Amino acid sequence: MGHAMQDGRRPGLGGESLLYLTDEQLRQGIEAMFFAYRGFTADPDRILAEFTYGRAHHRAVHFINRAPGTTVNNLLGILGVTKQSLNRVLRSLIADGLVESRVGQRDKRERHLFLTDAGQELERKLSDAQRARMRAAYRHAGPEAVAGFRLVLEAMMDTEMQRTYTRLKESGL
Amino acid sequence: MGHAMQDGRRPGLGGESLLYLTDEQLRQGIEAMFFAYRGFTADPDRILAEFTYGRAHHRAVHFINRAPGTTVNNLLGILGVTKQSLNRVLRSLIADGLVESRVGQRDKRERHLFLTDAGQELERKLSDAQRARMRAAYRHAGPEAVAGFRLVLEAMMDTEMQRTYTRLKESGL
DNA sequence: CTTGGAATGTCAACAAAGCTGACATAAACT
DNA sequence: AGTTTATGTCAGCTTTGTTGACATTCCAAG
Repeated sequence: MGHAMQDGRRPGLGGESLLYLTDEQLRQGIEAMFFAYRGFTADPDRILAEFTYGRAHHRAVHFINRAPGTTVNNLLGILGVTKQSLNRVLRSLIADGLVESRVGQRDKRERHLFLTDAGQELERKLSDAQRARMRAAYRHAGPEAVAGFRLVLEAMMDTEMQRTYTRLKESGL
Repeated sequence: MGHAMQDGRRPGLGGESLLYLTDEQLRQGIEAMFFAYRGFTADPDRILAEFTYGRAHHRAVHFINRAPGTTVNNLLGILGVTKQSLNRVLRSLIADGLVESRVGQRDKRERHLFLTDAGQELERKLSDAQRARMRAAYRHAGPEAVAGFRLVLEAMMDTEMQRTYTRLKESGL
């Protein structure tokens, strides 16, 4: 959004503007997304394997770090899984002392989630690895490519996820 | 890697080309990738649910369509799973008459995989849905953004996946 | 030609992480 | 009060990843 309309659809190089919607181009985008997501998760996966944790744990730890004190229900909205599925992951993280669950004061049905020091350490390890790859990709592609990357990703989300994403993004300032 | 409040670059608006490597920007990219991938798979997932199939079946069908006659072993290299895992998926697709497995003539250990008519119909259904979303995102973001999107994704892949991706991409012309 | 090793694929059993259903507890609403 | 709604937990099933054991086929060395 920040990147207002400098111009309409200016073709990049050599008439790209005419063929970027062919099925072939779209299929390449689909496959790029598939292979890139593998790279995106590869480094954290390696770290998690040492702990007998999986991606589900990573996601939980990431968003608890992002929004400390969040409730289970709130986290469900972000992660898009069932509460039963999340519960299993949280139970093991709590048992291992990475996450703390505090009963709500205002509403005792709620559990507020926090990372312990050990949890923060794991989170930093995971996000350092993931950011390193993202940084390398960004550097390699350059700032304009990054802006385009973000634009396309945002347009690919469901509208509800767009709102969740934007809310998180703006809370981080 | 700390998050230093260091740099004179202010987060937020303006001067995007200077701050694209801050931890905050990288984290936004990570979250964008997470939420976008959910959107990316959402439409096929809905279709697959009608068939009691999952994403594993989608991936197999996609790449068999992309490279008809491919062997199981070749497919493994593309999908990045174990042969045992792929085998289960193939078995059900073959049992349901969506995939045909022919013993190799030159090498009888190999099985060459093809989509049946029913398999092609499912593939088209799935890829139509996925392309529609990709097309909408591309249209919304514009051709320059698409070029950037592709650049960043390619830089995010492991080098081996890059080669696989490129080989597939060029075979499609 | 035979034989031993490498390559290919299948079968079995297990683990991670999604799902639905049933349920306990706390809050909210008549 | 008592019913309904919201939140979270426990139990069991499914998909899809994993490793291990094995059958078949090919190929190359003896």
